[in-house]
Amino acid sequence: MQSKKGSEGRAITIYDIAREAGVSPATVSRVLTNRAKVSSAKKDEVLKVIEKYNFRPNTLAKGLAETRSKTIGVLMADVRNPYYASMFVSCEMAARTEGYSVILYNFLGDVKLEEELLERLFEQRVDAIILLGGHADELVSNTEYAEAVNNIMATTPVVITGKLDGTQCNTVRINSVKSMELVMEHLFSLKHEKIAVVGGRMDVLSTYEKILKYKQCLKGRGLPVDPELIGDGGGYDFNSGYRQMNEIFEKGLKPTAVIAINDFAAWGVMRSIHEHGFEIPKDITLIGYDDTYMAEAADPKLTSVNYNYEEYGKALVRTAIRLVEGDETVPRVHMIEPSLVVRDSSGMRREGE
Amino acid sequence: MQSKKGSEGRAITIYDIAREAGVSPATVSRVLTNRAKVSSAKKDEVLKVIEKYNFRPNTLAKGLAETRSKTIGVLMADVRNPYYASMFVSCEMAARTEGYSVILYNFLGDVKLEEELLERLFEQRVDAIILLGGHADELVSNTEYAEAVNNIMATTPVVITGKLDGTQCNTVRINSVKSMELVMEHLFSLKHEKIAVVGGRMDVLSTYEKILKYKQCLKGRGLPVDPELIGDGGGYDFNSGYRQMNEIFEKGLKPTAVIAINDFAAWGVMRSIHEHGFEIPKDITLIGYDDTYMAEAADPKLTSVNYNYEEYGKALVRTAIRLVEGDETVPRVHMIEPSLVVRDSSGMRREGE
DNA sequence: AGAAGTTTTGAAACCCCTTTCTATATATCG
DNA sequence: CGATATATAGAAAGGGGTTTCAAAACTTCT
Repeated sequence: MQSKKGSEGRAITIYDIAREAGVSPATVSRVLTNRAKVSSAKKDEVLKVIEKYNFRPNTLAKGLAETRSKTIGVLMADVRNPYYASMFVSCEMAARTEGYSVILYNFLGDVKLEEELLERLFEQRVDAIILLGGHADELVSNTEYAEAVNNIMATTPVVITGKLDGTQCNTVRINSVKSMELVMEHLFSLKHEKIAVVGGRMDVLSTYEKILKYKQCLKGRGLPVDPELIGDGGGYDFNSGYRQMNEIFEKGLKPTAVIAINDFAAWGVMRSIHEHGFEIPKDITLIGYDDTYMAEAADPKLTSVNYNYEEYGKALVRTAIRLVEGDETVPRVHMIEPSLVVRDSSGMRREGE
Repeated sequence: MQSKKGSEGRAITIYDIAREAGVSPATVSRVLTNRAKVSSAKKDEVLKVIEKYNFRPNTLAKGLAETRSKTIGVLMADVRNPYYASMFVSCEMAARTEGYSVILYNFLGDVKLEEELLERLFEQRVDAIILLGGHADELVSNTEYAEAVNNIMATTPVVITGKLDGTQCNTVRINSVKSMELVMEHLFSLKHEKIAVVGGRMDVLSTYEKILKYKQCLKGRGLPVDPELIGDGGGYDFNSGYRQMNEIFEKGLKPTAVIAINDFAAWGVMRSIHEHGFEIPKDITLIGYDDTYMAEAADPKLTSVNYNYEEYGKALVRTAIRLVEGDETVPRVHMIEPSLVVRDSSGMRREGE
């Protein structure tokens, strides 16, 4: 018995249920949505028939009638990146709990595609859009993109993880400043003073904030800021970490601790360190960000900044849904507090270094 | 000018467009769908008005009228697994090209959830369902699950990557037998004879097929099959590879080559090998499967079996869409041919080992 | 020019559910 | 017990497209 095929191959509808239960379609609808009282006699009868045919209301019709699709669109850079994958899974779980499903689009670093897919999600009439990464995480907002988002926001809530100047987007973001503070305090407690930062791009908000705090922390300790120890023009993958760490070594520098902008880059850093004959954490302490499975699986296990993905995804989705429901009290900015997970890649600075 | 907000906040519909263009809604629809001839005069006028209001037809209404949602549901184990993430990205791209969007559900290894989400996708009336991993990849099919799939297939095509006995699911799968043959030939050409297989579970179809072929290849060369060299009761993650490789070493065995069931497990194997003081590929050759970014980023770079994800995803999606469109000529089984990407983890067996 | 055939167009039904508005049935009260 | 208040149920009007069917507008041909 399928809900979609009736006796003549047609789908079963609430009309069929109504007829068989001897009530009106309106009553069936009321039973289904549970939004109005129905006498228990009729209700039982309707439920019996629904059960008999394993009837499920047509999502499309329901969405049309209610002018909402119970669908959230997520636009991200690349779900193959473990950070984004983790974010997605927690968003999906949170959305599912609330009765929403999630459409996922990856723009794969293609700026043109990013805008196109945003437009597409909008046209598809998802109830809300969540932007992970991309333009909405950049330090200097792209005006054109911001305008596109503004247009969309007239009808569809947009939630981001960074900032987008010129828009009133709600944002759920990580306290990057705090995250760097945690890392620096940790390193200072291990007596490190010559600390490199590797990977990332300064035009990305979170990276910018981290680097700023990194410098502040050094200055706060009366330590010098060596620009040579700050990797430049990198990215967030293995090669960025690998290449930039190599460059630092090639300059003849040898930090006692390295902060990688994420676990992926840390992996590259790790390789560079090994190739240069050093050991972690004996010679160099290494810290990552994002606390993906890579941190746990690295050799040695990597100290990393954790964001509590479950909480993060839930906050994003909850914010989106509350906006869909017209809740005016949603805070414009929701900060996720990071924590530091100390593992084997952290070590005390050795004497005389 | 947004398509959703009219002058009174109401959404613009084809009726509005029709009125302003001086034609009937039917004509607007014809222009929009391009499924029937419209005189170029009227067509131009309609397009002009559409352009003016940046009108986009309501997806829900369209779907309802056409009784299809232009949405494909993908159910997978866990998108945080790079293999699945790669599969998803290629499916998403292929679907997008065809005008479909993709709803993604992860069941995270939870059998109960897997069935629940399958049901949910069905009830949501996605046009087709693609199952990646899970029950549909198992050697011995779960009868209950197969029955659920059968019910669904009465109205919604289901495409899988393994097999599901008792159903007529179309399948797009990797030629696992061939993939093992490639690996074994490669290892034989490097003079290896003492070859271990690590990770994976024998109740998974592809793993089963690989192990079978592994044994066949050894026998074909007149080499002994040592059950101690076949990891048992493992999985597909870092720890499975790590633990099983440790066990092999603990038994006092020392293979000259190791085949890991996937790159993730290979990573664990790599760590175990290093911890036991051996070098790759000098002492031990290591081969992975799936050719994820891990293979490229590993140290040393990992030889791995590649599946051409783009082709794979495209085949899955194309199959699904052709079934949706009622194409009877879709082959029931579509094999994806693997290739071996040789990298630095492959080395010649040393003399006397 | 008029008959016959071919296109193009519009009216209306349909896809399937929700919801408002009204009518009926029941409960409450003086 | 009749009058008013309250529950419950149904009819019908959306929600916004597509499509069938029949009428209207052109072509073509004799």
